[in-house]
Amino acid sequence: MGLNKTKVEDSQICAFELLASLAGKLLQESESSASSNASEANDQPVIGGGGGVKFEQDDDRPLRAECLDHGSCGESAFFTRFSSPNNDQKCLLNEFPHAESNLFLERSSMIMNSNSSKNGGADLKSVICKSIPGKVEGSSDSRVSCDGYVDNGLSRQKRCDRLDTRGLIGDPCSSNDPMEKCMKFPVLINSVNNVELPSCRDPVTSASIPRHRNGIKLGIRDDAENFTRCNKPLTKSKAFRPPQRIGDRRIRKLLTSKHWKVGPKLKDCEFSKPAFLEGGVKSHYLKRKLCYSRERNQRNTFYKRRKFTDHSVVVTSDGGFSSESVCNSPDKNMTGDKNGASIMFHDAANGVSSSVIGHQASFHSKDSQVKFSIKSFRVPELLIEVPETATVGSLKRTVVEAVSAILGGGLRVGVLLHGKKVRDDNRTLLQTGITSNENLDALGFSLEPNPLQVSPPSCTEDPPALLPCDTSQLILRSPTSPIVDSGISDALPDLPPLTNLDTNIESNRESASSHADIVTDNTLSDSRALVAVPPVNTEELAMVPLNQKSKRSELVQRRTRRPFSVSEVEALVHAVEELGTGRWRDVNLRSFEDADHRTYVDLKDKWKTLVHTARIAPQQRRGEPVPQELLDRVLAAHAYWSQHQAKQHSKNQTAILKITDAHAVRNGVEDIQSI
DNA sequence: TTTAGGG
DNA sequence: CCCTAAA
Repeated sequence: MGLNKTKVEDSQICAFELLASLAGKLLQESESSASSNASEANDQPVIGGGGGVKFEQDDDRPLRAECLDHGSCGESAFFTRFSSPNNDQKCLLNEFPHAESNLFLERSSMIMNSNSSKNGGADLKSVICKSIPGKVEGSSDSRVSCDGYVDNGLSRQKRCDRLDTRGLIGDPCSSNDPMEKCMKFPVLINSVNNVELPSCRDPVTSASIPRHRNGIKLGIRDDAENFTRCNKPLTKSKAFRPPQRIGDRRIRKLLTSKHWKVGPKLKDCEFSKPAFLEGGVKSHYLKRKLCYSRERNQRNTFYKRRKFTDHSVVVTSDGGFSSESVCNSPDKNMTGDKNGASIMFHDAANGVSSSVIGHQASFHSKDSQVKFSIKSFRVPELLIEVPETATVGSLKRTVVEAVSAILGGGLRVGVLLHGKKVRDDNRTLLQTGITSNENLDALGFSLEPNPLQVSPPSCTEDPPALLPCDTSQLILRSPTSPIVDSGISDALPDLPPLTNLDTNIESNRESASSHADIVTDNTLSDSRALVAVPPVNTEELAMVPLNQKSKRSELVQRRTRRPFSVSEVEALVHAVEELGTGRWRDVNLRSFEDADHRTYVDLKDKWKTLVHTARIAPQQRRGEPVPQELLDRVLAAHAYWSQHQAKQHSKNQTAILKITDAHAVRNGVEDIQSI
């Protein structure tokens, strides 16, 4: 598990930026020769093991040695090596259109194969993993070099030597294959801070070797926090915890289920329904559970885990550039070398898809016209293989082609308001609420793979459309363990079932679980398998308005919204009728065990909204209309349980009468209203 | 971890 | 949906 997870993470590390960055570097070198390197090196603050900031300039060796020994961050000869003519270069640009991201994270990694030397980066393979969790501003980035090199570019870099890695992660790094090490390396990531100088975010180092970060002033704390939060599952000590915890929970669930399934231990208050509910579907539930509970347990385990890992996913996912952030920090982007990576990316993107990238973002509201310009769109990460003989020109061309391939119809634009995707294309801007300047601040756009072109529409209403590799002509595959990551830690939303094994599950239940599990299993069994395309979810590369960033958007991605279907509402109402309010966990267990994305809190919230919905005029209601009949039941049950605490529940005639009364009353009211 | 509420 | 105080 641990390994797989780690690998997954790794795969995510690879990204577009690195390539861009590389390209940029190469260009730079070709253009300004040696000067660039020197200046850059000078400009880049290096965080040394000594606890201070060091500036490595001339000699790469010292730095390297130090980095290896202390796992410190440093900037060094990465590029030098990189540019070495003898190196066989392979740049992998991977596309991970992960979720919407309020986080603008960029990751990239570069893998170079060197046929010639055996040293350092020249070893068989040098893997450089870079993670640039940057916002538009590129405020932060971090990179980790698995084999001891790091990179990077423009900002701070972090190197992790094997020792550190191993110590923290365990043995995974024992492998001699740099690639493997890299893959096993925990992903780091992070977040977004407004730090100007990117700090080293190497999870390992940051988390366990604080001293390396002594020189960092800004965002350290945030980083640490983010790291902790996002990568919990990755740390050695905690790596296995999630599963475990989940497992426990599952077990508990299972036991509970068994109790009332198998065991006659049905307490009145526990599972028997109120007398007035006689004829319910209880038996149905029992039956179903008996039949599928076990299977589900297994399958759901992954689900749970994934759920648990959502944060990681978010962290590692790619985001888009928010027009707002771009606007606010144009200078930053253009000025700092530290943001080189980001800049490079921009450049590359511009070169590739200037059509999508605008320049000035100005929102003006005039008359009834809403005007806005899109500053830029973020291009999904791509995985590209470049021959060792490739020239800079060819590299650029390749990138352009790759991007073009995607932009040429492979993407669609999404509109986001307040960070939420506006799905109804038929609504007018006015109706949507995009009318004033204020609103424009909350407006965002996203580029997302076009599901129609990329993959078959999912049966789920959820966004998770996968982005098949075939979207573009690019070779899309993860460096080593392609799908693992997306399957396990990535998929934000449930992935559309590739195969629906859960045919037994009621239609009203989310049926997405099967897919994920399958993927996961495959991945686990053979991480090397080349999957068609990682279940990259189609979750668009969201471009969230800058305002959003100030909130929590940068830390954790909000769960994808999943409106309750009528059938779910029905199940909820029914369960509450039987169990009462205040026992949401039981409700969840009983009626939503299959829907792992519905937590008891969700159910509680839904009930709250249902009650509210039932009380307002039908015209005021939004979303998928809930049958009045259900709403009436909601009110009835609500009224009933309000008077009778779930604990006190007793199925007696009185209760029945009361509920009936409430129901009747409600109906009367409704009738009057409708008239 | 759950429950209960506010946001 | 998220976040949290309490339990």
